[in-house]
Amino acid sequence: MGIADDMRANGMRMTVQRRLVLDVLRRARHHTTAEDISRSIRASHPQIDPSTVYRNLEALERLGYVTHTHLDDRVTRWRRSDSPQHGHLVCRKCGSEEDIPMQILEPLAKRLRGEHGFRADLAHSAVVGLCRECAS
Amino acid sequence: MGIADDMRANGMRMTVQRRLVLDVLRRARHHTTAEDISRSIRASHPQIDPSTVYRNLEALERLGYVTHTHLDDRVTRWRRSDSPQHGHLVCRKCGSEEDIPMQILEPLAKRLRGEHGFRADLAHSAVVGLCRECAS
DNA sequence: AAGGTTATCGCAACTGTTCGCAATAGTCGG
DNA sequence: CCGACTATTGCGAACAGTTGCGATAACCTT
Repeated sequence: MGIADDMRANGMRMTVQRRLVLDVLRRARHHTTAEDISRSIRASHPQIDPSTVYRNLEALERLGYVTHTHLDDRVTRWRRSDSPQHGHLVCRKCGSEEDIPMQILEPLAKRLRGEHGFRADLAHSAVVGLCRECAS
Repeated sequence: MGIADDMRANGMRMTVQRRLVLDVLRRARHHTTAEDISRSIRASHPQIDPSTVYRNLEALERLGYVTHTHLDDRVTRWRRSDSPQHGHLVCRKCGSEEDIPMQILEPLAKRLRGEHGFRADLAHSAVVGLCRECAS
């Protein structure tokens, strides 16, 4: 069962606009912003409105096809959910970002679950701080 | 040496507007948004523009008097730096937030420092996930 | 293949935040 | 205390992102 069928099974429709959003995300290697996606789509389909892209990212997230992460301050970054999970270190000073394996974050997740009953999604937000270069 | 003198020593000026921002933050028990601060100030000083509040929060942060945290998705929250540090758990579903002692986050900070040379500021961003109630 | 239902769209208006600029007002030296 | 210097302000416009709404088109049924 493809994405389209899955969406229909959930009362949603597979539209040109949605297909385009998924296409852009498939081609994108890293986390992308909604604005990037919108710009990329508008290059070939100028009539497609940014608001449609924003709404579709949310819709696709509800079905679990994409997820978002808050890397640094206020920008939301999107990626397809089938790419491997990982954590993020973002340098407050130089803005560089580094991916880290989820296993480093596991002990914290386990502890939060045990002591607070909280199921942390540690891939969802980044850890802010100073990278090796900027700290020295 | 008070805040005012410290600011002057850094080539900045202590203005009515800045004093008001600090006052609001002193009275606020928890993390506050720039909009809240602005609204609160405008109640008694309607001529003070929101942009001034935004600029002053940044200026005061540069000197280390206030810090900001990104609790849930897109809102920036501010507090005075002299209030005690703590981590944050934010529920993605019900929006509730819980403060946790920094020591829970310490092991992760230590590991990121050792293995990646990264000095994490774990009070700066929240951990997103599902709270006990929403997870069950 | 055609028609009805309604999820989705494009648009325009709106929110919260940032920016450029001329006017204002803290600060400092005399 | 006064005048000069310039950081800071208020304003208006710009900005990214969101929302309401009437029009459109994807889907289902026949």
